[in-house]
Amino acid sequence: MSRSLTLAERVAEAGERLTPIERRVAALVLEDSTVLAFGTVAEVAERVDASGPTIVRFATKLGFDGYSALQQEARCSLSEQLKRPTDRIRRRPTGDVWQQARSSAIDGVEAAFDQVVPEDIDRLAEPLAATTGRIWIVASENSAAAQVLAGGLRVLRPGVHHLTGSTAAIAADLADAEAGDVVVAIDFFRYERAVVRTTETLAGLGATVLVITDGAFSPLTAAADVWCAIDVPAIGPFDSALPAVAVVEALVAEVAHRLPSQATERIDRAEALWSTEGIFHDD
Amino acid sequence: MSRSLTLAERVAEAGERLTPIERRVAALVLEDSTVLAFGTVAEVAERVDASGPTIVRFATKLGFDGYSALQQEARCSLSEQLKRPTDRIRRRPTGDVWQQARSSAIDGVEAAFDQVVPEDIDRLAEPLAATTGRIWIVASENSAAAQVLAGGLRVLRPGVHHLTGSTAAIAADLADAEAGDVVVAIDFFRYERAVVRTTETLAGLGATVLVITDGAFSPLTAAADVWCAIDVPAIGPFDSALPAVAVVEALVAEVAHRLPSQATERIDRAEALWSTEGIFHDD
DNA sequence: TGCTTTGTGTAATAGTTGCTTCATGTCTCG
DNA sequence: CGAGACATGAAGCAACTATTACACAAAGCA
Repeated sequence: MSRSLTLAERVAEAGERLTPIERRVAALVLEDSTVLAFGTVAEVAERVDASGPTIVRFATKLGFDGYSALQQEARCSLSEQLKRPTDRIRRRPTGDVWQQARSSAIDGVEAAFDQVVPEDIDRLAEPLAATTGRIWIVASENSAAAQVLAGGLRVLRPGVHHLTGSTAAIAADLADAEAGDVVVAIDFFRYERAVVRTTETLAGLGATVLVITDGAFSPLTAAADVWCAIDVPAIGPFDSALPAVAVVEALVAEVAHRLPSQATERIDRAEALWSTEGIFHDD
Repeated sequence: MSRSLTLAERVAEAGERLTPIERRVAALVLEDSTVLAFGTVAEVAERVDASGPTIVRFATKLGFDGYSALQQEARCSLSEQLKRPTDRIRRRPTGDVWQQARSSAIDGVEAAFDQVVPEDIDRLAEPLAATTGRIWIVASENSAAAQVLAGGLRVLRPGVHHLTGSTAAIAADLADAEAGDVVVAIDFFRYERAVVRTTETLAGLGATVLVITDGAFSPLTAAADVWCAIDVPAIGPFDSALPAVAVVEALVAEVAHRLPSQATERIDRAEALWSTEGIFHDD
């Protein structure tokens, strides 16, 4: 490899071999790179409540000759960082794709928060928090927003069904639907027939229909009790899921805000279950 | 006077009273402020071909107590210079749930695009575009980013496998894995054991491992050939998937950029299939 | 020429520096 | 319970630090 490793990479490489105190050192120097560039061994040691030798050992464990070598590396990378901002503008050709993706993403999210006003979120969140029936989430198969919504609501309350996969399976699920249920339909241009039909079916059963789509011409709005529209920008050749995910996350936060006790209780129980099941990497 | 003078101002103020050698010192430190921040008296002295005391006298003539005071001033101004572009990320959101969600979302996406530089995307996109083997996407069950990545890559090229669901099903899928394949692992704090294990297994089979996670301490980085870190902000009681989705969408765009002919061809064929199958709402 | 004044370097000093060695404590595993 | 591996801090050391005091040299002025 031509270029030398960055500090974060060296920390990652040392990985498991780092002791608890050394991890504190790593966390400190990754958060604030100036402490290494400017500080002495004694100063770093005091910041993490350790002794000098611990800092030196940390440096050698990262592959440096000693603290001095580590410090010089930190100073070099800091100098680089100072020079960067100017030539960051005129970058390599791939930077075009990158810059375009960056501005599309940020603009798209900002636009979404401009289009969907707090009143919209209120009207969407209210049925989701209040209903005692089931919640059906209808969207195209790989809708990231639907997944975020389903995952979030499932933690907050029971009875959340994410309709996905084959139409046959959807039909079977739908057998349980009844009036008083709430439907959240999420779909955008080239509206999928299955999403539209399922939403219409559930509307016909008397469910409250909430719709997140991309404009008044969407076939979903016809069946909607409450709907909101967000523009979908392109990132490269694809539609961006970002604005929809942003709105859905805000919606989930609002629903959680309306179900404070119930939500925290459920979260705690889920957390306890996950821990005993050993879901996570650290005990 | 509220703020202390900058170095240039102090040099100007000292003005005529500076001796010839001291002027050389002034010229050097104004041209490259890092020599003061990082260097010792002896180093600065050598750079201008003078002796130590001359440097110290220069510092006192500028109004400092000694070289140490001058150096601290240089370090402070350098720190300021470093913080400026990024400190807007750290501002604490205030206000209601909606405003908090809004600023968390936008700040999180911006921060993600600051943390993951174009070089990172290059290194991640290259194997995804170049490999002739399979692509395995490993993430927790409801990772929106993984879904976006899988959905995007599946359109661009064949052999994309999104590992999700029960561990038994994963194990069955893994039977096909071999050296030359590419793994993309996406997971964040409270790293799921299944994700870590699956990634390690695939790494052991000789696959190239790309990792998107939240820092050098992630257990995923140990097995990674290439990794990038993004911070995960909270939206309400949940972690936000937004930054990860943003990065993944940019990554997909970059891969598409590298596979122009192959990608458009596949997209056209898929489009034709969807139409004949009547997937979409309008004929 | 003498006598300051000014600019500079040399030498000495007290304090720090990073680093090594060694001893203490704290786990783990048989 | 005890043996070993391990993480950590205390003490000490050689090298270096900034700073000071002093010596020397050149220039200005009488």
